Amino acid sequence: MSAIKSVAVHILDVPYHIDSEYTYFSDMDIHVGDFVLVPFGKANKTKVALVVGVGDCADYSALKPVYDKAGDNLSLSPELMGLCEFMRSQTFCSVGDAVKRFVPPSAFLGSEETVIYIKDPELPLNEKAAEVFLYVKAHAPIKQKKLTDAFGDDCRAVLSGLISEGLIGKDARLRENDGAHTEIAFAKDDADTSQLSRARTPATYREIFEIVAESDGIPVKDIVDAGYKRTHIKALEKRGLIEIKSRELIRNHYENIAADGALPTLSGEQQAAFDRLSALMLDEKPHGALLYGVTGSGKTSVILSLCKKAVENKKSAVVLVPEIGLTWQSVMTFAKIFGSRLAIIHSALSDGERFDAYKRIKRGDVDVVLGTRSAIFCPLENIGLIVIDEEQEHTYKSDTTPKYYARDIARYRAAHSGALMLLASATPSVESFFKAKNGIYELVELKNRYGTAKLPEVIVSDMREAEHPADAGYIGARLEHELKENAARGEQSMLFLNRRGYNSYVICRMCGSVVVCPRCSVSLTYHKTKTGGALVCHYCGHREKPPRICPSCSSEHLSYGGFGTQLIEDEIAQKLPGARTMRMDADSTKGKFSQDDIVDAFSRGEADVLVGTQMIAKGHNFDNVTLVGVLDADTSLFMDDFRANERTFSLITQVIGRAGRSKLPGRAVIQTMNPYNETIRLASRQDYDAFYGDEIALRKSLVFPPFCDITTVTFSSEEEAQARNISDRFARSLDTSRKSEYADVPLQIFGPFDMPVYKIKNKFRRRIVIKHKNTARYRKMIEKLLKDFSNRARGAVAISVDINPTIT
DNA sequence: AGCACGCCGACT
DNA sequence: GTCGGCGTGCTC
Repeated sequence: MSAIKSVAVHILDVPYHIDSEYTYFSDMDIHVGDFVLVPFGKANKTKVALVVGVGDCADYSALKPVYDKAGDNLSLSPELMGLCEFMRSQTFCSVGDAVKRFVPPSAFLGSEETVIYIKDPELPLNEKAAEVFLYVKAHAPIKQKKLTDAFGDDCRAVLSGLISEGLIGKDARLRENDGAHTEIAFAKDDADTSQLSRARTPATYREIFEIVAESDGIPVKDIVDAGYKRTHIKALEKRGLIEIKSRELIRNHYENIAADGALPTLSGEQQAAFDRLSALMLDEKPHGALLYGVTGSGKTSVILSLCKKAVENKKSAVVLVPEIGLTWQSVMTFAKIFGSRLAIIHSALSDGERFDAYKRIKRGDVDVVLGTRSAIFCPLENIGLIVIDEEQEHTYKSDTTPKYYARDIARYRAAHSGALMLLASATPSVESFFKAKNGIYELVELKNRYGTAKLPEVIVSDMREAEHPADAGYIGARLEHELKENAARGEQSMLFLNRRGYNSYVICRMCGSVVVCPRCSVSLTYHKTKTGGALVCHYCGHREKPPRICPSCSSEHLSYGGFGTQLIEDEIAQKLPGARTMRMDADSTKGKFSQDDIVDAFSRGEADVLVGTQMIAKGHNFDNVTLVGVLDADTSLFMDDFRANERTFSLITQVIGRAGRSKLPGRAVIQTMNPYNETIRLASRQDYDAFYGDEIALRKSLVFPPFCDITTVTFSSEEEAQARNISDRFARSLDTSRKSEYADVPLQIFGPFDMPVYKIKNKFRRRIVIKHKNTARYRKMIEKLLKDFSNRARGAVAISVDINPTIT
């Protein structure tokens, strides 16, 4: 038996304030980064834990033992261990929450608890206890479930009695997932085929054997699918003609795609960008770069070429795209070049598919990973390039715990592998462009649209009352005119409106009250449905029948106001009779691939006008679209958020970029109530540099990121008084800290105040906002307060801390 | 989170 | 007199 060691672990699946190092003992061969199974708490519940330290141990009498150790193939590399700690300290999550990003959930199938014999009793036991004890002694180690089967559930008390007397003990084995398997049939080399020609042998036997013999191993399922009976196949195995082996099944939807696609030819400008980035990528030192290129300048071609270059130099690459950008088109572009050495990771993968991708990457069968935010955690080794496409998109920030920023994780991993982190965008975030301007990122520009495509002509259409009477609908005269021209020419149009549904609210003309959600403090949206219509809450999903009378004053005078994508569909039908319309929003794309279906149908020309939300603005290229309309450019402009301008600019730019992707010239009509607004004017001219100049000056004078960091501390509870109480006390404690122990940490506290949407799903929400510098000292202070309060709040109030949230 | 210990109201 | 309410504290 090898020496006893002490093993320091973090238990997974424990709440934040409980998460600290716990020490166990073991004689197994255990290393940092391994997963182990340990007993935890008064009830010694079996838990999975991550090993963070191993040391000598003189006295282990006060420690509990490690039950079991997971296979080495699951262990975390030193890089990922470091990343784990990085995430814990940056996002205030438990180690377990961080670990769950690295290891797919299906890797651990839970544990199997057993009872073991330790020693005989010195004093006689009572009848029942003696019976159970002798049974355990005879069968040890025995599964706990078998004991309860034999003696009934009430033997648990007897068991825990025997355990506390030290006569028997608990143990557990970790059940690991070895993945899906499939049966493959092989013909035996020494098969005695004469059996098959014997009398009364079914013809199907000969046929099955033929199929198997001709194949180089064929899945049993395929033979069954071809119409043969499973029992017949088994019979052949019994007779020693064929052999059935279980083989690991790894699903890879792209393995049969020939990796014979040619890399796109680069223009002079693209080639120059590629050369600079490639040099940064291959010099073995970490770098950050910003590829800033107007829409249609061919950023993807440069990215593809860089990935290829990385692979040629025995390095791997990760390419992150926003959820909405991971389309069939983009996947195929990569698959045609990297074939079976490509892995795709996104949120719609099943647990099994996710696990398969994980295993392929871990085994080194993958060179390039293309995926959404979570793909940044893939166990890829020797990373040379990490690309974040459409870098400014807020989907790169996780909105659930751990609230990590993919860009920060990318920076950490790039630093560890000496890789290049490449941010790409036509409208970079102000923070990233600031870093590029200040030499923290290498700035690489693409100034020209690729090929013959030109930026569209942009028309700002004034929608104020004087220009456009309210009863004339939501599509203005100018846009209507352009739509008609386009229809006459047989060219396609796209209308963008970031609001789904038909009407955005129902108001009572007598008392002025708006119909609100019973569980949230927001108005309900009217949706047209096959069954007549429904009022829907966009926050919690609540649905109800539209009321006949006002819920608060019972008057019958209800009006429907505000417009969404559904209403626009109707308005097009009215203004352009005969035009074929399609709608793409969260409601029309509920099915798994319906987004791709709509995109395909529209590219085939099955509609003249596509109306949609965000999702039509991003990624998709439609060659025949020559007109885009932005129906309400103002919505995103007046949100209570310092990034409102930035988001408006980016959105308008992206929408405009959809027009005129090919030889035909494009036009864009932007409808607004604020035609002289600076952001709208600059966006319509596609002048990012001027916009950035204005915005950075504003941020500097008002002290907003990148000139400071912002933390939000959010409190939510079904008990309104509790949310108030805890948030007030937190603010007071924070104030005390910064005046005493943490007097060296400069910060400014705002609030607590009720959140703009005060109630969601019956939970009342309060918030504190802190302006500060994101230092280790600052985070230490917040961590301490958070541990203290999450212990005190006891789950009655959920507290969530977010440093630099994307939406404030 | 879960479970144990501990101190006050309505039951055999 | 006890059974059980959930307030408070701990988890190697």
